[in-house]
Amino acid sequence: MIAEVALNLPLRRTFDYLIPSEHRERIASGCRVIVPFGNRLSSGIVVGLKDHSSLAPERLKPLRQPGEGGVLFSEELLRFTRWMGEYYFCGWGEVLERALPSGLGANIRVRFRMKQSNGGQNAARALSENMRDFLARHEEWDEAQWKKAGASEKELHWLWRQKSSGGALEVVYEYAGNRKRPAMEKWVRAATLQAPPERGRRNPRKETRKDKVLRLLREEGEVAMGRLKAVVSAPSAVLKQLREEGLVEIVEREAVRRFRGTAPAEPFLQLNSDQETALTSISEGLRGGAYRAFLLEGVTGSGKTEVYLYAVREALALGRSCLLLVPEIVLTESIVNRFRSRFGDQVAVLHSGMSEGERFDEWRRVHEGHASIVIGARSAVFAPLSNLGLVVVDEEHDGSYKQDEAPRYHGRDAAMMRAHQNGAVVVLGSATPSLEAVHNIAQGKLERLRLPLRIKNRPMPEVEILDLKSQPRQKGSPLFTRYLVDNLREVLLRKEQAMLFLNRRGFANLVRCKACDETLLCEHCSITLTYHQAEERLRCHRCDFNRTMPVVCPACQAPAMEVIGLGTERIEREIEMMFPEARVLRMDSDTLRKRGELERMMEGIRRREYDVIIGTQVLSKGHDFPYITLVGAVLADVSLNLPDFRAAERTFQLLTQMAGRAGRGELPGKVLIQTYSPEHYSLDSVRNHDIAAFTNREMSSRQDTASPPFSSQTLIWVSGPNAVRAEALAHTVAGNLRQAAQKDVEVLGAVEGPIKKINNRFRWMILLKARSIRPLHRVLGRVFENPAYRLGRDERVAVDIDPFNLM
DNA sequence: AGCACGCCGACT
DNA sequence: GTCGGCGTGCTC
Repeated sequence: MIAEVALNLPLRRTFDYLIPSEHRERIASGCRVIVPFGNRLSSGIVVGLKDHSSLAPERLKPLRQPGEGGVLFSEELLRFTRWMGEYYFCGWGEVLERALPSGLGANIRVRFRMKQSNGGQNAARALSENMRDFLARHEEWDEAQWKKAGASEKELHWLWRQKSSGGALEVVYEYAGNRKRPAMEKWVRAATLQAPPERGRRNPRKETRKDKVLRLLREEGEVAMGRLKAVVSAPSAVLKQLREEGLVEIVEREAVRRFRGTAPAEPFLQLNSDQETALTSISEGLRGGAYRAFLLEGVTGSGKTEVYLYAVREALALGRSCLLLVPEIVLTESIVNRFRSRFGDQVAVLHSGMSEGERFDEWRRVHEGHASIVIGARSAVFAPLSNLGLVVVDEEHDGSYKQDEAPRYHGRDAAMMRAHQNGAVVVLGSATPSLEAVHNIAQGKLERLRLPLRIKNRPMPEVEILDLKSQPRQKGSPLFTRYLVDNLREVLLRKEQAMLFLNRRGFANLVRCKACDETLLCEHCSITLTYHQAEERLRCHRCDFNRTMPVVCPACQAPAMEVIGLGTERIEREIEMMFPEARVLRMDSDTLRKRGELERMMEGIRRREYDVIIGTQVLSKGHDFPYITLVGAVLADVSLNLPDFRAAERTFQLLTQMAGRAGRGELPGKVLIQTYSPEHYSLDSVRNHDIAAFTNREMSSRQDTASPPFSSQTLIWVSGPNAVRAEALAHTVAGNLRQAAQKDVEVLGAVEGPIKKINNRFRWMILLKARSIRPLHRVLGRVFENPAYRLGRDERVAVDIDPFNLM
């Protein structure tokens, strides 16, 4: 028997291994296996078993051993991940590894020992006295021990150098199980079914601690030690006694690290007629048992979540499991609680804000069938649910569904494919559907469901566009129009809340010399440094470079440095200066570092502990804040001017979502948008709450320029540390692509990336455009299966299918 | 992606 | 001589 194994490598192929007979029983498709690969040990996933390999039998190596955890991937998930690797042009093994929680990753230990033969003492000459001494004392050691013994940077390097062939060291690889094990917990259980003997007790009416323990065990059969400690004080002495009497025994069990919190049970809410109609269609689909795809279109506050809840109930009743994808940032406790309050423990949560242990345990609960509803961000699309029947992708248009590194998949598109492969129903939800979704409706690939009204028929907020070129500015704070400040003052006087939105963090995004006009750039990237007032440092928003604010200009030595431009910190300061009494909260990735901070802040807003909330796009998500009556966009142009064909769409979606924050309670809301481009059609549509107008306009512009959804795109990133070589390589790759392309594929570029350099790497891009994905795959296959170019050291060519981020 | 092998210039 | 950097090709 031969196992076909996918390794976690950027290779679009698998490797065959012989299965030693002693392991035959434990190896199946979907298992992890530990295999010799080259001269090292590697881990991979068995993607198939077969009798014959295309390779001669004597060239096959036997696999070393099965990995921990049994079958990690069902046939269904193998098929799905395979599709993903093929579609997104990356390694199957890469996809498989990303599909598992990190706790299930293999832990392969690397240990070093001195080679017997080779004159190791010679090589050790380069080391310090200290480390030579270490070598004398240790026969075998690992990197951590080496470092702990005080190895310098150079000596660490030495270790790795001697490790490779010809070196003085040999390397021992050892598989040490998965990174995480299930946590163990002690349980107490009755050793016999007989009642304990009644003997000589002093006071038969009083329940002793011993009685209490035995009673609990009679009632519940077995009790977790943790619970026993809470009920009986200091139980260990009692237990010791009971054990000696042979009445109880203590066993180790796998514990589950529960994602915190349970929610009190809540009833299903009454649906309005639009929700009812939408649900009827979804239910019909579910009962039909075949793939169907819906777009549930409804403004914020129209009650989409309640429809999801009903649909999930329906799917569960049909014996099928459910997957709910949400953008990372929306995954606040409240949506999880809402599902927990209806479905209790059947809900599992998978997202990046959880600890490794929590994710590991939640994954196992799903894998073992204890949870049949999964709520999670992008990567939850790999949840090991069986018999998947319903997939919901909330906020379908959200850009955070696209992963920025390999595998560069789109969570929504992948979810649709998984639903398709499972004959499941997929529901995409959005207030501002992506153009892709709208296009799919026109193509008959999506069925449209609408929730046109806000709950309780609340009116949409009034939106005004404020032209920064002509509107009078506030004295002393010219970032704001007088009109915005006047409105803000009124809101504060009425003791209501306001939100101010700006999609840029920090204080000022430019630092410039007044004398010579020099602008400070990052040392590693070709972007300007942003001044952060709170920490009094300049920071690069692309890499982690940061420095102090220079007193004199680094170019001309003049003491004339000034900060210009704006960010959320500056808005915060100006508001505090204008309204010293106002309680101001700033929400951006700088203030949201800590885990749980988002929930705390949201709760604070709900409790009206803040009057003005300032933030980046985190503000556009979130839930009902009934006292927010004013939403201000400080500078709408930030997202409008990005070099991206989706800039208008993103701006429209962002501002519409922001507008949706205003007036969600009994009080009417107002939205003010400051901009230098008041005539832009996306802003016009935001003002009129006219999604159709925007969509139509944008659709025809996409059609004119043959942009998605009227074409398929692939972006090729070529990068390297040497500017000249990177450019030459980019042109070579572009040439190869052009050669492989026929008339049906357009090759644009290579051109320099909008950010020429990030982290000391020079970046070039090549854009491929075609009517559909097929010809693109064909060209990619031809060029990259057998490349005619050669990559130099540290040079990279990355393929991004259906790119979202063009910078 | 690693990692070995082989080629080349640089230094003791 | 041999150390170390870099290109090239392979991994069942």
